[in-house]
Amino acid sequence: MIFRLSHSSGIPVYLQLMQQIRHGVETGALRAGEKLPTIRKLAEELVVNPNTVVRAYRELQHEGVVDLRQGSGAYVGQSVSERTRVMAKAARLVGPVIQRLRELGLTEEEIRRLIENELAAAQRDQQTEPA
Amino acid sequence: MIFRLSHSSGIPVYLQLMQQIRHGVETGALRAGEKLPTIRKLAEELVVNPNTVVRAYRELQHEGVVDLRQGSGAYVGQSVSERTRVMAKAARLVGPVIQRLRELGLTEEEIRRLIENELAAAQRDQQTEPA
DNA sequence: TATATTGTGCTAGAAGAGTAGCACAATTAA
DNA sequence: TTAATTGTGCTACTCTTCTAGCACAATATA
Repeated sequence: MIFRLSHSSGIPVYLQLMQQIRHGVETGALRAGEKLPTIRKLAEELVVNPNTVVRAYRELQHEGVVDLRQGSGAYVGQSVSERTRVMAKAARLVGPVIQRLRELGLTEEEIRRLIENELAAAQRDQQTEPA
Repeated sequence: MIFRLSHSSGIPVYLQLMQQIRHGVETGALRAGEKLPTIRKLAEELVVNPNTVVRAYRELQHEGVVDLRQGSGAYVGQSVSERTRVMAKAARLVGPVIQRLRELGLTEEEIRRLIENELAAAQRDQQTEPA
């Protein structure tokens, strides 16, 4: 897997790393148990401080996406394989809707807001109308 | 319109204000031309610095959602009425999908990432395969 | 016109996020 | 066992973001 950092986007490096690894996992490009680059190796390759890579790996570890083994290295978590299938299904569900929203003239920001509103609304429904 | 601030959410006050005003506009609760609270009035009501309200109003002005008139006050922009209809339609489109995603077991964060991935993918398609 | 009310603009301080630096501990492999 | 490699943990610096403070300019209204 190849990592590409945008230094001008303003998005923190550790977040960019997390996104790319998660995306790799959710598309199947990274498979469960597969070895990830060493913290120092990746830091050297991307010309950032090892701690920046650590932060990305660590947070992904908390999500169960990455498995860190001291003295050994970083690996893709075992629990991701079924998640990959679910996410692929979800992507097929969402893709056309996004395209339709674009056709309606919504900008990316408007789409994001719309999602946030719907997420909040759904949560309200869950709280006020428990099945 | 009533504004509610969460001081513990960590979300900046000016962003919370922007979200609520936009949401009001997109749901039709705030109509084009309607007068919004004065900067100082709203600041006093929410117990924040007027500049915090200014920031929210100003950014919304740049988006065309708010119309600021010196010496007069703040008003809902004229361009929002047609937007409201489009957004309502979009919401009807998105709502069921969000619910389906939740049924699939996706968390809010996973849904947000999925959207981001699809937005990025759609953008790539637009660039590489222009109609 | 006069006065109050409104938005405008600039400066600064406080807090938080992000990254870097460096030493330590566990594992691996020879 | 020993040396190299790996993740771990702590501290500190820097930069950005967010909010506050205060004076100014334009408008409304009597």
